Amino acid sequence: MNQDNKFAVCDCDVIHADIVENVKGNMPEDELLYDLADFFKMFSDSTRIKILWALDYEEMCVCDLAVLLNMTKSAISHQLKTLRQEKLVKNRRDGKVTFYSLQDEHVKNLLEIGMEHIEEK
Amino acid sequence: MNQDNKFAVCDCDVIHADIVENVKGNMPEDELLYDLADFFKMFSDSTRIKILWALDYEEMCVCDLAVLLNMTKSAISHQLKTLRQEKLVKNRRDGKVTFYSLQDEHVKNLLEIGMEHIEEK
DNA sequence: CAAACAGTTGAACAATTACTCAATTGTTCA
DNA sequence: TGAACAATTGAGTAATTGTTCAACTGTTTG
Repeated sequence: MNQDNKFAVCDCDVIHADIVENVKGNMPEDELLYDLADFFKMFSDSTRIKILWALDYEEMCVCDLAVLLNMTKSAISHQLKTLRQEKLVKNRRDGKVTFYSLQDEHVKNLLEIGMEHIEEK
Repeated sequence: MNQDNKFAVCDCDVIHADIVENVKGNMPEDELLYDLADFFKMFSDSTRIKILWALDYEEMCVCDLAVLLNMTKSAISHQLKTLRQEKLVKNRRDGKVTFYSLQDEHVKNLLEIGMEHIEEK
């Protein structure tokens, strides 16, 4: 174990080696944790939360969302792109208009858990 | 309604005014949505996710976390401070050592929902 | 075909953020 | 008391990110 920590960046001794080893064994792969962070990043901005909240209510086009949030179509479109990349929303085109809707059934659930935390604080 | 949108930043006409009005009526206060975003921000960084994951397993001190994540105590301490401010972790002091543990029972639940989304992608 | 409009895109900019580094606090213990 | 060490803190820095702006694509309709 000393060898494991030979090149450690950390500037301290191991205090509870047994605990550290146990947790290390159960920790998911780094790549998975990055993906998790990217997923939650989608909820870390109030604009995106508003978009998700709105789409949970009903499918909407970019113009509707721009009016609702009093923002430019461009700003909304950029956010929708990242939400699409994270597979949180999907779109369908009907003539000139592109309708966006939720692609993940967890969204409402997550927002509610978040709300609970806020209220308890 | 025209008056409401008189000073609108958005560069387009209202397409589905009825939907927009309905959603606008149901949308939570801005301040609440900012708080929600701040809450989810805690999960939007892989370092913080690792810390939360580890603490979900067992309470740990700053040194343990630094060794586990191969980071400096300082970096860990900074992150623990923000997690404390958002009431996601709490600490207790025992001599020289400060033990951190989860303060919110939703953490595991949230991480699991996140995992589900990743797997479905 | 051309005007009108929904939507997208990329570059630029300002704000935020995660980590480093050095200094400091607080506790133990010899 | 003073050395040792866990932990915190604030300033500084590099990287990331949300929005703006201007140009562009794609579809409809006169």
